Amino acid sequence: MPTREHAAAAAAPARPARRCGRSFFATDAVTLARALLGCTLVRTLEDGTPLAGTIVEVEAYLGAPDRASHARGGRRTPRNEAMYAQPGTAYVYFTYGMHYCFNAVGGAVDVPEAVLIRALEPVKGLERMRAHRRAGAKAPASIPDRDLCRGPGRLCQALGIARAQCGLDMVTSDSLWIERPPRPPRAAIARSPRIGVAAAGARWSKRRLRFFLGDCRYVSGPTGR
DNA sequence: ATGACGATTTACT
DNA sequence: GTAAATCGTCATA
Repeated sequence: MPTREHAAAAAAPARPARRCGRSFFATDAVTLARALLGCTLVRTLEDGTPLAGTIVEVEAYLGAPDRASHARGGRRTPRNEAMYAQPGTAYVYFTYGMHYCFNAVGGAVDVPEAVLIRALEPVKGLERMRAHRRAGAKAPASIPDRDLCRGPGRLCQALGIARAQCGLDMVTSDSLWIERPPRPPRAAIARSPRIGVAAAGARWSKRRLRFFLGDCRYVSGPTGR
């Protein structure tokens, strides 16, 4: 005899656990960067409002040897401490006196590999995202959906990611995590040099450590065509 | 204590 | 295309 519980279980859509776990993050920055494309970044606001977007553009930062990384030369300071935490930690930093940037930490404890999330295709909570963007000190006159999360500073503003989110463990947090896509992204993964790192010198600024979904209109910067 | 500098965004020519 | 905005962080002294 089927019990009520059995019936409920059968009726519910088989929904596999999609949240990325520790092992997803515990790898080198390039592997993690590629794996993150097509994943969903999920943010739950303090009032319970869910926001979400598909990751479409990322950059890998390779740690101590990478002259463009905050951890270059093994630098370890109060600001970048989260880069040395366990894989799956969020590293958020403030820059240019007005913007935050969000990274997913990879590597291992004391190994500062990280992936900068540069752009999302907004999926859920667009109007709340727009309200966040409009509340900014220097908000543009109007904000099309395409510009909600196109750029590292913009997506942090749209999702309400700031200092308080730095150091969060995205494997266990109930306010910030990443989910695997139901199926791998259809678009091919394109690559290019990273953006805004010219000061790191030619050797590192020219390496193609930026990855993005080709043919995606939500990507910031040059799409190579 | 001080100064140079951003893993950016926006507005304007 | 160029330039301004704006302030925490870090290296130097």
